[in-house]
Amino acid sequence: MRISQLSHETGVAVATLKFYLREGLLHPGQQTSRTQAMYDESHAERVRLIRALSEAGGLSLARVRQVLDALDDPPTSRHHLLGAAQDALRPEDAHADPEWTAFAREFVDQRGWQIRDDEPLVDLLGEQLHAVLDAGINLADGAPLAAWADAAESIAEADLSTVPDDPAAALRQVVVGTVLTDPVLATLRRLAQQHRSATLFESE
Amino acid sequence: MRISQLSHETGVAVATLKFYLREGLLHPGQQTSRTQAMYDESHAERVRLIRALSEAGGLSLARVRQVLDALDDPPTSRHHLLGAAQDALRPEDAHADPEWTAFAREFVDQRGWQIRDDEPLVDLLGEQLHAVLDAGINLADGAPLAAWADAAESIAEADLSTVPDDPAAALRQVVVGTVLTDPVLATLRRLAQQHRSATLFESE
DNA sequence: TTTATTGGATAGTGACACTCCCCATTATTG
DNA sequence: CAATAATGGGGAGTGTCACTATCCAATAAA
Repeated sequence: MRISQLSHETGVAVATLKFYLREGLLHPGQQTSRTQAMYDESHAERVRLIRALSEAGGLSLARVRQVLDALDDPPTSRHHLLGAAQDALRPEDAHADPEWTAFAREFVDQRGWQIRDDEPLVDLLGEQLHAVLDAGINLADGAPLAAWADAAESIAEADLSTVPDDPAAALRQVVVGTVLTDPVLATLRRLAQQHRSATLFESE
Repeated sequence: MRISQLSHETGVAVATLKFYLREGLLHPGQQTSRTQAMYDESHAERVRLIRALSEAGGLSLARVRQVLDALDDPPTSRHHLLGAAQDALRPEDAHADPEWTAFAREFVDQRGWQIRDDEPLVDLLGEQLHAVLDAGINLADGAPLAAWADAAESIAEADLSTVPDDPAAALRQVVVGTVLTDPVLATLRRLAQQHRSATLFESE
């Protein structure tokens, strides 16, 4: 198909497709002459993926590029899956405060989670908990944190239980799934809050 | 304290504080003369809240303003808490597709969640699920969705179990807590995935 | 009295994700 | 075969966002 057709199929403006081509987010079509190229289903799929990651997943195009690159270079076994997946989504490490990193590390260890020593997600968790406490939210008794971690464990279990055998497909599912379903979880949380609140505070 | 002191206390540049004042995110200080005003702890707290919501919570300043306005006008009972809290965080409703809204509604109803008929979060959920399925993620057997909802319920329970009696404090905790802990949950999810993956795919 | 700081206002910055326009070349259509 | 349309390539422009810089006259502090 030609670019206008690709635009039609995906609902993305031709100018934007050209932009994606220029930026290397979309692989070039097959040239049929100096001013013409053909695109196929792989292009349409890629465009839909770009839009899903950036719109629904809220990723910047720079991050989308990272994810795409990672997906193009899948691991050889599912054992290396998470490494590859999380490389793709790795946070750019900010100014990690050692004190809070240590706090997060201790929590993770106490949970019995086997996490690499230099895992940047631990720094990130430290920063995030710092922000939460700084904003005056009480986590003192640790109960909510433990409840969240329990919930995270069951979610992770569900995430991994349906992973396909093929490493490339597995990678795609984990990466894209995680990005796109984080917002779903946030929404479910709010809905569940509403439901609980209705029964809990009915009397007031 | 004067503005430079406020800047020092919060780590936010004077120019930025002036910007927040202009934008109405920060309430004016007490004028002591035509070119001087005094700020107090309430200003420092507000500034920290703005930074927490926008940096850690990823909210735009427009959204921060909404949240702040809502916090300044707390409900009278905890029964109206969630309404007020979620008004503050209400998504701007996009182009809701009725088909997907219905799908989301059906899921919510089947769960036995009591959610208002016109709740925009249901539209949002529909859109998000649409995006997930469009991206080729398989939810067909419904298992992951059910697992997420279970997790969301326990999280919501933890969220609401520690809510203070005072409506203003309760509102603050629910709103700020939700905004700031969504990213924490996402991080915990990734860490839990890593832990699970280590044991699950060890042999490969 | 000199120097620094303040509130107030206007304008400028850099990142981001497009969007517009131009051109010389093909393709397509009548 | 001629007129019209579409294409690839590329530069420049747009609008939004969250600041940041600069200027000013008016205090405040040393």
